[in-house]
Amino acid sequence: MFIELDLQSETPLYEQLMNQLIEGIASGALKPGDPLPSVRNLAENLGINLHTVNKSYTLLKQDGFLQVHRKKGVVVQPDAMPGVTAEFEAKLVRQLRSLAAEAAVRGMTEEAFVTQCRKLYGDTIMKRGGDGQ
Amino acid sequence: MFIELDLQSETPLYEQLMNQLIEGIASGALKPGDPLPSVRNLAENLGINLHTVNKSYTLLKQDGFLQVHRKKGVVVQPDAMPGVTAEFEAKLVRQLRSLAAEAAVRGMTEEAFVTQCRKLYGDTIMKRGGDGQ
DNA sequence: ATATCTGTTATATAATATATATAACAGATA
DNA sequence: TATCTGTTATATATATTATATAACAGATAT
Repeated sequence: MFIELDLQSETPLYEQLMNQLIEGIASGALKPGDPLPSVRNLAENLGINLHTVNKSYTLLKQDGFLQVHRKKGVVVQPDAMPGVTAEFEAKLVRQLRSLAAEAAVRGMTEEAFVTQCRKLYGDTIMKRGGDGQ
Repeated sequence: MFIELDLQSETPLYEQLMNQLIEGIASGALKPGDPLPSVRNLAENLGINLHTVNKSYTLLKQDGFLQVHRKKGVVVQPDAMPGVTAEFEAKLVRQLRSLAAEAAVRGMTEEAFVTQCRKLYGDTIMKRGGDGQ
């Protein structure tokens, strides 16, 4: 798992980290049951604060993507991943609607937009079933 | 143009307003050259501050979606709408990648995801060419 | 001309979000 | 015992968001 944070980005660090961890799970780089670095360790490696990493872990735990074993520490959800909840569906619709509208106004055709969507889905899960790098 | 702001949402008011104006242009409810309410008027109608509306207008103007005529006030871009810039392309990829990854992890198939993308594109521009309500 | 409306700018304030810093706690581990 | 774990508490600094009040110059209508 290579994690790269953009300190210049307007996207909060804890959110960038959450996204990259989910992308790691999607790609197979992070498999169910895999241990994650401790909050202190990862924070030091990324050059950020312990609490920023802890916030990402805590939110991902609340969403069901991570679990905390008193023994093993933080691990990728070993059982069933969370499904398509109403909350996620709402977020998906809200964000896709904004992106689709702007794409349309900018002259992007439906096919170009849909093709881009399909490509990005395919890219993120390309490694699934492989050895996870 | 019906604009509804969610005061509970974590999405900033000025961003909600920007999104809905772009969606209005995409749907055809707002046509090139159409006048927009004054910042004071719209602010009062929405029950928010003048500067919040002004921020939305200013950002949309910077992006090329709106123009300010010293005479006509603020109007929808009457000439060519902005195209698919490198900046928009980057935003599109960044946001779609995060959404696609989470959708995949939650068990949403590529077809279900792509279908949702196509549907939302179609919905927003459905009214194009019509009388724009 | 007077009054009113326009976008725009300046200044100030309050609330919230983000990120860091330091410290401590209980449970697990070597 | 010493060290590591996630977790919680407290404090601070900065940036973002939203509001409030005021003023300016250009345009419009009475």
